Amino acid sequence: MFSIGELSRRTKVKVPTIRYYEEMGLLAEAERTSGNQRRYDKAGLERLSFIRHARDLGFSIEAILSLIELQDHPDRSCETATDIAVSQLSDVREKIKRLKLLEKELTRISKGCDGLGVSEDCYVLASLSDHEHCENEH
Amino acid sequence: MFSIGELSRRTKVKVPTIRYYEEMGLLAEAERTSGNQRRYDKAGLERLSFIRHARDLGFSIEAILSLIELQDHPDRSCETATDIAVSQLSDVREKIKRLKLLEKELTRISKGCDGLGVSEDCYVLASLSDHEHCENEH
DNA sequence: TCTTGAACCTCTAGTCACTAGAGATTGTAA
DNA sequence: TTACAATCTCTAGTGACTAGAGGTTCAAGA
Repeated sequence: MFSIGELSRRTKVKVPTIRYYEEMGLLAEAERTSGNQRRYDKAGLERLSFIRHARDLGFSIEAILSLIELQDHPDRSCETATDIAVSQLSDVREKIKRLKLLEKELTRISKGCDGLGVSEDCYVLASLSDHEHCENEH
Repeated sequence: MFSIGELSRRTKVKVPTIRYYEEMGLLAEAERTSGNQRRYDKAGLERLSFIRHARDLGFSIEAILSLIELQDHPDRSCETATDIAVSQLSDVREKIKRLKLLEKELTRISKGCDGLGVSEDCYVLASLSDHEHCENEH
């Protein structure tokens, strides 16, 4: 059994975040010492690692709650879990697509001023004022 | 002169968001009718278009505030504006990089279950539990 | 001119996933 | 025993809005 600080060190999840996860129902309520401090075991560590990994992958708290429920009731869990992962994947792909368009335009905008002496009118500001300049939708 | 609703229609920025931008100092306080309703002109429309475009490109409210200040004091504005745009660009590139790693792993995870009859242990859940499976850092 | 109802006003509170701080208590090593 | 780091709970703040309550104003049709 170890303290919340130790759990934090082992999982790289900050102490207040652990308490927050408990409050949100992602972590079961921890056992307590006689002095009311939380104590964790291997199971707690594993669950928190799971949560952290899922958060790193961009799953929302809500999605993780669903995944945890599936873990606890493993009948037919795989399909639903895959659905959640696939939907997360399409979110990520959507974001990448959008960011690439932004990258393109920001590159264009940033290059406008560079090296040239022309700074009477700022190209960056002009570009931002006028969406018509853009080469693609965003 | 037109109303906040009309401004909203023309810029595709929602009415409460326009009021929020005013409160944040992005938009100058609008003129008012005798009945206290906001009225806008072409200048207001242009500034809001600028803000919307910048927000679409992922600039923070704070960054936009800086850009607006530059617009209002155009001496040497171009360098600073370019700096802001370049920094925004590198943010975007960072995000793309990260998301691509996530895409890779989510693809791997999502494929695990597909088509196979093996659903005793869910591959999605197992993958999320164990970071060691991952092929790259994220 | 009057009436109706859509649009407007301000204010407060909620969203997500934490993060920060205050003030009090507990655990542990010297 | 003592010192002090770590823990506890609670409230409030972050960014960029969004939602809702409850009240007022505008403008078009009768």
